Amino acid sequence: MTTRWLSPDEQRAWRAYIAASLLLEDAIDRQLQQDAGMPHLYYSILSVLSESPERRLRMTDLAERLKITRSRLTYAVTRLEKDGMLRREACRHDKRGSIAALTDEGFAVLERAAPGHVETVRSFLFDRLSEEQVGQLEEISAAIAQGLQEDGTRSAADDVPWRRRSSPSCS
Amino acid sequence: MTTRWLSPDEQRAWRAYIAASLLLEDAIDRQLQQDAGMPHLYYSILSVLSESPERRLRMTDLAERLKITRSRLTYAVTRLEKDGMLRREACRHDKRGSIAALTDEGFAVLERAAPGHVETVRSFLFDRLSEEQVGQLEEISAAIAQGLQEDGTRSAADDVPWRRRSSPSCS
DNA sequence: AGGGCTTGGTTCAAGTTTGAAACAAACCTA
DNA sequence: TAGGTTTGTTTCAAACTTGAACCAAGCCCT
Repeated sequence: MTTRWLSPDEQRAWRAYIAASLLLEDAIDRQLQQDAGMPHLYYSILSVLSESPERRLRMTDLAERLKITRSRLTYAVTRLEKDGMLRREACRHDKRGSIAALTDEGFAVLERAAPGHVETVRSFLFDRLSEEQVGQLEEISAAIAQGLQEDGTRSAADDVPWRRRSSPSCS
Repeated sequence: MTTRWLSPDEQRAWRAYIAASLLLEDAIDRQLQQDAGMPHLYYSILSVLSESPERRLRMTDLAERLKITRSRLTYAVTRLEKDGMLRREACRHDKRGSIAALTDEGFAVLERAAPGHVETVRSFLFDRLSEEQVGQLEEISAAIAQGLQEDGTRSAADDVPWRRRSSPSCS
């Protein structure tokens, strides 16, 4: 089977998407680094914790929610703990487990940074989209995420075709 | 002015978007690392070069197209040059300039990796979206990117409001 | 109970990214 | 045309990410 290259429409969409996601993450990282002294992911960790029962969550659950690897989370949590934003606690029922618990200080930092963060997200994202587009964005994102999560079994592409042609495009 | 928090719809869209973009970039990075021995950004560098006149581009232009910092590009290009994927050349007209030129080997690597890459993008993204959604994705992305590029002047948010409330949400 | 497999988490080295600082060439402008 | 500013690129240290390897602790299974 010969490769189905991207159509011009798909090309454009793909490139626009890549550019937008790079720019957006950059902008948000910069804003949070400025105002909260931490990158977006770290802020998200605090945010997820703040909404969890008792403001605490097991490492694995946290990683799962944030869609990041456990090792990445370990590093981040270590830094955040060092900064006093959260505390690690032992898990009573499962001695292997480790629980990240938001401290009052962490919560306070979150509270202080939240308005600025929301404002940024708004001005760079939602202010630019119609209500309709917000819905579309959610659906599109959900569709993508769903395909990439299929029970964790990294299935897919068991049948990648190999061919060549003159100018490989698609960045 | 009191903070305009995200509506439930916006919340969901935002979170879905974050999750999707993380998962997608991860999947693509893994695929390219596997099949081409380099992360997505590095592949994109080669790809952009391959489509440029004479398969060469000045560093600044390359950085501009890829929406990354010059310093990030310098690092990447250094690695790619070490691997023989491209060569740095002096710029005749402007002695400050440095030009990245795709080598034949680089082009060959690109050619070999392209089908697998396209297949991945297709299976994780376009196969999951309707034709309509592809169009929507492009428009949404373009709108976002546009707002973040306004002539390079990192304007925006000169009027961030500061307030607090009970549970700061929005990851 | 005694393996052996799985799960939860961390560790480590290698690779990458960031942002500020350093340099050098080009471009004014008085 | 000397001196100051801007532009193009690299450098450097610190922070972050990756993936494989490791260590326990739980979970079977006999």
